Amino acid sequence: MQKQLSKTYEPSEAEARIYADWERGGYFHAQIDSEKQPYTIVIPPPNITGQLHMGHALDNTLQDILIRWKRMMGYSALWLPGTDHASIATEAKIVARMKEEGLTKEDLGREGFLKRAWEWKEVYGGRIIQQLKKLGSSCDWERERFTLDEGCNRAVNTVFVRLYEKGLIYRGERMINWCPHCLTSISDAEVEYTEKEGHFWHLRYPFSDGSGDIQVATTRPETMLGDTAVAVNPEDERYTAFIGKTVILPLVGREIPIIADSYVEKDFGTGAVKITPAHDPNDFEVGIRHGLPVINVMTEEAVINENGGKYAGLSRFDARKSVLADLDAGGFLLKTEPMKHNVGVCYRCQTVVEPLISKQWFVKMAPLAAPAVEAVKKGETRFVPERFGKIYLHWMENIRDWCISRQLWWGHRIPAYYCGCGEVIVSARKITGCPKCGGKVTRDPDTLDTWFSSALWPFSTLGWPENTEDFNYFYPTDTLVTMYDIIFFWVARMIFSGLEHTGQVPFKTVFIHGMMRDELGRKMSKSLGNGPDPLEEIEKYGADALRFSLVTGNSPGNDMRYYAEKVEASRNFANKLWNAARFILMNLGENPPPPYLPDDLRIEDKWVLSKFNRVAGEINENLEKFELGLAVEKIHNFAWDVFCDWYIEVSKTRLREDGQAVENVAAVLVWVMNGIARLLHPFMPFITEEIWQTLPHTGETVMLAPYPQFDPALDFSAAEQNFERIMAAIQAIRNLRAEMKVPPSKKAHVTIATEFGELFEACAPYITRLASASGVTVAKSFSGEGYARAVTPDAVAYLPVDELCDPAAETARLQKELDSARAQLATVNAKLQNESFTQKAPPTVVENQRETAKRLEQVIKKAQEALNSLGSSV
RNA sequence: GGACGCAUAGCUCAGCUGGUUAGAGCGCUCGCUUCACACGCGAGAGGUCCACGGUUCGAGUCCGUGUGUGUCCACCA
Repeated sequence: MQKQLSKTYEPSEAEARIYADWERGGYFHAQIDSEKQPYTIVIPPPNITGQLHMGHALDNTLQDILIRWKRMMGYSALWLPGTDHASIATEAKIVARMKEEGLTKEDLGREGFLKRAWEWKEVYGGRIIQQLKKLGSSCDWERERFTLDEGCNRAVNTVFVRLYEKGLIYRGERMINWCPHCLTSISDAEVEYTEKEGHFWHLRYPFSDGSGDIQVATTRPETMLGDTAVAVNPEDERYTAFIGKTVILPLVGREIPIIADSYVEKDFGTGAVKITPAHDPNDFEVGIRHGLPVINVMTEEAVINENGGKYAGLSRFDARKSVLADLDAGGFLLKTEPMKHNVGVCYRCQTVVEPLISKQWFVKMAPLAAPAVEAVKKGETRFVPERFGKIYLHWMENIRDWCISRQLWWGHRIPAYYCGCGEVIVSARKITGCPKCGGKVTRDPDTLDTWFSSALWPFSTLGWPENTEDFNYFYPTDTLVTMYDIIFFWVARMIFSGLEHTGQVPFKTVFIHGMMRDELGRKMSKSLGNGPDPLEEIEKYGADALRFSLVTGNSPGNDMRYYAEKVEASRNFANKLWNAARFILMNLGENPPPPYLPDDLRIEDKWVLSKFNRVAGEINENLEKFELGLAVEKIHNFAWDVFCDWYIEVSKTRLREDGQAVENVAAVLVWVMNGIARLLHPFMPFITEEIWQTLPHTGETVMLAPYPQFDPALDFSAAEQNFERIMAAIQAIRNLRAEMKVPPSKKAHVTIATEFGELFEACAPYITRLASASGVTVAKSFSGEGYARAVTPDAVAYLPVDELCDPAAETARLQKELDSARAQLATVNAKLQNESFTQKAPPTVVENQRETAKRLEQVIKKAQEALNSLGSSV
């Protein structure tokens, strides 16, 4: 049965249908198969609150390309999907929604709130999954997971208990980063530093004995309410006499000491620093070293508390103004200078974080980081591009303990219980009574950092801590595909977690891509509204076009701009393929042609097969090296420039011949088109399936068809070279005609003088067709009087000159060609005459240059002859 | 204060371990209803590969310095 294809490809109609067929066929499902090698990718789980954006589109396109390629290579390829509960982000959204209804978390209580959160998950968790499907993602949906599901919870509890028992998780009172908006602690990694215009205020603290004062400088004057010392550098001669003295803290009246600590830099500010142990990480350390009192002057909302005296109740920023005004009034403010300084903000809500002392749970990092450093140094896990490995190592080598407890409800609850007797019980199973005294225990109200559960994602999703078949077969995973912004948050933590809990790295390669930016190079953001919606683009151009445009020109680790024009170009390419397939289909008889007969292959058949073969080999190499941008460019060039522009054009002549010639050319057309469909399938999954299904094929789906590989039997370099002689002649004739402004409708009889008589004779019909000739005569030589000449290294084509051709222009044209060839030859000869070149350069390179020289000499000879005969004829 | 990326055609970008006449897409110019495709066909124009120095027979590619630009890390109050 022959199927007729419409003139333009309609992706919106085809994609949904094809995706449904794939799902129905179960092709996404990876089977455990001891005959096959596994290839595993776990998805970076998108947030349940999220909507698909261009960054997701890129990330998932890259993953899908790799997984589809490996699947076609015969691997048991598993792409394991899922979503992330994203504790802070999700909780914040739910709280905001509740606020619109006039509700607070406390109104609902923990149970009620969690019920709402799970409802939210049900509504929105599925949304992004549907969007991933629109992109064509071939995830194994039967294995879909959620970071807060039961299995992940089991893994989290197991890990927590295990680390606790090893002493790698501890609870303690430390200075942590606190977000006064999210009302939770956050880790160091979750603080972003932004440079802000601030001030440097110089203050005067009078000595208690009235003998003068000492000047300090600060960017946060409101914290002076909690000052418990002034520190100077012990080496600083200006101040050595004052060490041990005390000052009276202005506005507060507290007597505080002047201490010496080498942390203070002599040359910065005034050389004397006010010390607020409760509100600055450095001051905290200084406080410990000197046994200073810690006076917390702020609430969790960053409002001055009762320790702040008259300023109690003011926000930290209002308190700053008020304190400054009072200091100024009291003559304590000496100088105000503008200063740029780094301010830490919460990565979720951009609120300025407040360093606070608080009792939290921590992961002790040093013992976990050491093997994670080693693994990357030894190359057990490799970063692509490599430079990100250095960034990872630098971070890992300087890591500090990880604050993992969060004062949130949406997340994995910390499996720790406290008894009135002072006993702390950490248990994966719920407990009710204290094992020591039998008293009632209360569970820690806090939850864990979202990234604590994502850190386990590569193995928790495969069934760990159970010793499952999936885990044994698919772990460690192969490739992790993600953007550079979450190397610390996620990648690093997966690596040390994998090593600690499974004894193996969680993945062999980390493939890092850049950020999608808008057409002006700006970051895409919701507030700017500059991020095109991938779903709209898919609707408009098709998922294939979007995917293709996202990998074209993409190089690992580099950012990329989004251009609708680029997607349009990709859409045009898809349409080009569509029409190539249409052309083939229109020319097939009732029955599919039998495979081509190798002995009957003509030169152009060998040419196209050889080209295809080489490109297939190269593309596999590129994919192996994660050079997806290069791979996609090669397929594009082959399909368009080689196959469509030349082979199909040549085939048109042959399809009008009889018998075996037709069958064979049809067979080659089908073979190559089928090959293109397979080669391109990972990049453009939908249209390639549609084309593959329409043309003769074996198998159910192109998804499971073998990926083209280099085949030595298809390497016809001699034929390639010969057909290129023909192509060169055709191009030269076209060029000549264009310069003479001859319209294509005006055919001319072409005479070709060449040494390759047999070759040109055989290809004469193609030359006739592709060079707009009325006919072709091949000769050993030709006098050429009154003719224009198209010169190639192997032939001179003569076109009859009529009134359209200006002999003077023709002379100039030939002269130009001659000059250019001579100039090139001069540089090549210079190289060849250079002895150090011929001696030191690799033989192949020298040989190359020799051939180039030969070719150029030919051109010069031919052009010279042509010029001479033209001269004689004018 | 460290570390890193980028600087190549009008625009956006490729260019792997040094050797091609430096490429692509878009844009531009000229010509074309050539029986798959105007989402097309054919022919073109357009580049001191940021600057300077070095290594080499040979550098867009490697090294150094500088300029511009971007990012990450870092406790200078």
